[in-house]
Amino acid sequence: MDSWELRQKFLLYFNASGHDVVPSASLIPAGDPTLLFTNAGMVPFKDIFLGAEKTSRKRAVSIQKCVRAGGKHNDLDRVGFTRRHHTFFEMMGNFSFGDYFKRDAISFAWNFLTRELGMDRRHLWVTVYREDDEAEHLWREVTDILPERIVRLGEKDNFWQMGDTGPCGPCSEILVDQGEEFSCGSPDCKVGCDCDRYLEIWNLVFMQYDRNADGVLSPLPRPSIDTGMGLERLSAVVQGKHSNFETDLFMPLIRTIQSHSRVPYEEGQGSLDHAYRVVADHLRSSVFLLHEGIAPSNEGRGHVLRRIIRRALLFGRELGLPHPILPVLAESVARMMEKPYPEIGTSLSRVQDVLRMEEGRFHQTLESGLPLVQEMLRTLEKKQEKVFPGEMLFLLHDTHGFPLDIVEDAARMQGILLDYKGFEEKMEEQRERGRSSWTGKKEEFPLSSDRLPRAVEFHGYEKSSLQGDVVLLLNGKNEVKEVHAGEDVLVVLDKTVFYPEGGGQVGDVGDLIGPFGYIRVRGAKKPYPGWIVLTGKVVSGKVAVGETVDQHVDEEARQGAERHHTATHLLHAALRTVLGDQVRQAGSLVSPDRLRFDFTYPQPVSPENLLAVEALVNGWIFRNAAVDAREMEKSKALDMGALAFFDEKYGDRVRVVQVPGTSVELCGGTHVRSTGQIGSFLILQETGVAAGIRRIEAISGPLAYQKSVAWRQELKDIRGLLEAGTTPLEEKVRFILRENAVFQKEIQSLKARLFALEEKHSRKEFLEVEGHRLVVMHFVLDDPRELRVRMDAIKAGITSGAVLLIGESVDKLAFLGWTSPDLGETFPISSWVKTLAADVGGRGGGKPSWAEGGGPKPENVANFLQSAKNRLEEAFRSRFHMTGPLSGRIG
RNA sequence: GGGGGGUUAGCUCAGUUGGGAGAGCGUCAGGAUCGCACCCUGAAGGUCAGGGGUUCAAAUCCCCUACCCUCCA
Repeated sequence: MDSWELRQKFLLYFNASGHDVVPSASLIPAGDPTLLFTNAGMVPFKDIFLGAEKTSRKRAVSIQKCVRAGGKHNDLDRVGFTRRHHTFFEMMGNFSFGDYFKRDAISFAWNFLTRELGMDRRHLWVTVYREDDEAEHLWREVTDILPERIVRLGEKDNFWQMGDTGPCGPCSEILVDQGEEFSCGSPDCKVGCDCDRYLEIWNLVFMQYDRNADGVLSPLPRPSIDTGMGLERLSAVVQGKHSNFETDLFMPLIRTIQSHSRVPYEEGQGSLDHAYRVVADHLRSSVFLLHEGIAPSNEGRGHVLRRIIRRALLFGRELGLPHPILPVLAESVARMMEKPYPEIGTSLSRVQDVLRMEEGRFHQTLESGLPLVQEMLRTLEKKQEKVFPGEMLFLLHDTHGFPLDIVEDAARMQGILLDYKGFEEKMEEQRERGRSSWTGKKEEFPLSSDRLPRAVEFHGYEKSSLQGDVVLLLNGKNEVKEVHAGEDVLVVLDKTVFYPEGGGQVGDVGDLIGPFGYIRVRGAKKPYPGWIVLTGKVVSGKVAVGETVDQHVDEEARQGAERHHTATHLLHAALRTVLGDQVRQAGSLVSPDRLRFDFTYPQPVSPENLLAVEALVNGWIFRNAAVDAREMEKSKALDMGALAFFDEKYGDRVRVVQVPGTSVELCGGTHVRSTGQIGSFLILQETGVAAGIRRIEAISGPLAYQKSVAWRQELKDIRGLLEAGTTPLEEKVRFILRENAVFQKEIQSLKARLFALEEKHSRKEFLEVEGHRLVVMHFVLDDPRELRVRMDAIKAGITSGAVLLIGESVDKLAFLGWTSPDLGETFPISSWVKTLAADVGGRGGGKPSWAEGGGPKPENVANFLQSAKNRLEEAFRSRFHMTGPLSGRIG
């Protein structure tokens, strides 16, 4: 019986007994931030069980796709090494919401297994909770189970709870005895043993209590049923397979992998079969997670996904899988799962794209990190040590982004443990660095939040000038009644038009004019909800608590900020249009003179896409749509599809800023009235700010215009300098560069030829002893590198001997010495270069047969040169045991 | 915002206490072959990311900048 048939039978069976067939919910739990992924069949019904969601539905049946990886129940590193662990699995379950209870749950389950699937009751066992007499009684009453097959177990195995508080209750599990050959062989092997003989296949949870914060259980008014049976397990049992991986849910995929591998799959017996299981399992979860729109990243769900993908690749390497392989395997997964999940086929090509990218990226990471790991392991082996140093772990993680579980996998094979403690210490240092660099900039507000009698009214959305009464004054950190000229102050008014820093938008600047003094406002903040505090400096006179002041926001600055804020929304929308919905805001700065927008995206944005984004934003600006900003119910805003990515605590009423047809976002900032006011939008640069996060900086309005004027002027100036006339500038520059390169080369080769020629025709003095030649020469030159070229020319004519060249420039002498290979040991020129350089107060060195040196020019150069020559010749002669002068000339 | 690492020929990368810029692949030419692949010989191809400093001498050491990777906040 294949898995498709099992699915059908299960759904039909329960549907026939009044259960609604509910399609599998998303792997991303809706509205549940505590949960990384849907990891059990009941997750989509959690709110119903908790009583938070009302439903008229009484019974449901589902086959829920689940992912278990990361978070508390992390089996990731076991997957592949067992027959049963998966990161992705499907949970079949029937549910009763205050409808039927234990009796029906037991009889439904029993009948499905024995009648629908035809299982032999002699192979079935059940466990019940130690104190649950009722359950045991019902098993005896409503089923024909052999009574001695009912086993009682404790809380660990048979009591279920969702959390520390809330619904909970005993459960009852159905097990299949697979027979002796599945046993671990231990004499204690019985129900409850971890081995595969007694395989748990179905867990029936009887939700009957509510646990309060003190741990006290009280009966639920409407007890419920939640059951779960893994499709993979059931398939293995029904198909008589030893392992879930041998079933039709995996085998086609494993066969695909095998067709690309050098190592055969041996049905659980091969030494690399675990790698097959890892790759197959991880591919399934990757395809489904990617389908949900999760992208590989460095945090949260994306991080788990990245680890899964990368682990698959690592084990793929063991199998010698080619690269890129994931897109191919993803297709195989899609083909297998299309029948129950048709939507998987439609997203396949996008999923393949992401996989291909991630695979390439991982290969780079591996190639830089693996040699380091292997070298470390070799060193440890040599030293007979069994602990992988934490410092090295940190280096791998911090610098190379190398996944540590991969290090662990590699180390395990040598019986080496990882020093996680040392690693954590390094990590903590790193965090401390991050924190200290940050907290230095965060200023504490000196007053407590209850010092303000009532919330400051904000009128900045409608106007830019207003009168207000001074409620609080601070001079530095002290609360005062009065402030005076020259003081830096904090001011709180009863109502204000100054926008306080928030949502990325910087605070307004402007002026406060009181009856006796004048304050220049540099910014505004909200240290606590309801507060708006102006920071500034008293320019003249004095200002006191209780006075009424005229407030004027600097309108030019404000308008600049508004242009950039609306432009930010348009940019966000454009990025999502061009790059896809995976783009999420990750930070934003809106100031009068620029905007900075950080967003999630795994790679640099291509120049073409950047142009497209810029064009799109400008198009929206030219269309001059009215910007609509208004308050509304939060739920209504979310229904409109408003983007709300910041974790700010939005109240029930939220402000929604909308550019019709383009962008809807929750936003407390100030905006232009219509997009046309932005004028124009210019991206200045796109950079990376962290792994998976890109940053765009841009300007708008008059600034964009001024920038383009400046660029034009710059181009014009360059054109003038280059005398480009009407030639395209790029062409002209290329021409000049090319010409320059040709000149350089020409000069070089001309010099070489010139020196060769000089060499040939010069009356070069040399000393020859026993067929060995010594040449000492002196040149005036402006580039010491010239000596090398001359050396090439001179040494070309010498088969055995030594050459010392002395170059004289304005204030320095340079030495270059060479000895033919046969004399390298006998007459090491390096010692001469060293000596002579030292004589003029410099230094030198190199290899015996090639040395360079130099130093300041001595006062009497001619004398120095002559004496150097004499000394060298003397040494050369005595070295080769000759006395008479045998110097000659080539003329 | 704060760390760590990287940038060398068209591509992939070596380059040891600072001392003549390299390899493989690719390109081009010649050879060999009926022809192709392979093979043999040779050549072209480099502001060692950019700038500054230290030094007699910097791809190499130090500082700054740009870009890329990565971690922390």
